[in-house]
Amino acid sequence: MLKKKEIEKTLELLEKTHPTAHCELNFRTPFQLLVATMLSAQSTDKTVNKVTDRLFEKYPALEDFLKLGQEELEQEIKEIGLYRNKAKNILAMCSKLVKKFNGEVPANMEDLVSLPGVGRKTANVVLSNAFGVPAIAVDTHVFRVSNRIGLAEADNVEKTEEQLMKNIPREKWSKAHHWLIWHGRRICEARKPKCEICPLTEYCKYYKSIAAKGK
DNA sequence: AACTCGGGGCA
DNA sequence: TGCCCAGAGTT
Repeated sequence: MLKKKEIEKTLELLEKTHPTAHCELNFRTPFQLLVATMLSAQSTDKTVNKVTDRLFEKYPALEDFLKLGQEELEQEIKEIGLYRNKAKNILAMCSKLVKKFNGEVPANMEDLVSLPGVGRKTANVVLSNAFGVPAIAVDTHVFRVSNRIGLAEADNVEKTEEQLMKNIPREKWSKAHHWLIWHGRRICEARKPKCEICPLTEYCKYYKSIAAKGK
């Protein structure tokens, strides 16, 4: 794990590298972001946006989703993989929003993860991007990148989230979350990381391990 | 901890 | 054509 000074420098470099990093899902309300994030699991935001642009045009809000049947929603989101599970979870989530939360998307972790199909990752995305609550959603990119570059040193998502919150100043959580995702998608890719254009190699253990192997 | 869901984008 | 994708629930 990086030392305090190295962490500060790393965060600076990440910001400089991805100054415009932001949530790339299209949404207008917390409810829409919740649905879009649920759809984004194991899928690409490009595909999700194509579907949600059309979906939210026809069904913009919770009350509209309540009229949707399982098969009907499945057809609407069929271009996205895992569509049966997702349709089922979204409808169950909508039902619970009405029954338990007065039709409003809750703005806290505990209530969000009580919703069907909503885990910590999805909850953090909604808290951060829809409610302005400082949060770090540890998805595959955040996990991979933060552990590679030494912002975390953990073998699971929970520890990674814990360490990131400790290592990153609270006011930077939401931005850092997007820096790490953008870095993971554009430079620190899973299979073929572009270390030759990465500005973080100075402290990066992963880079050093690759360099040591001569590749 | 391993398994399942899954069509579309992209090399 | 084959591999991978802003995860979560179940076993």
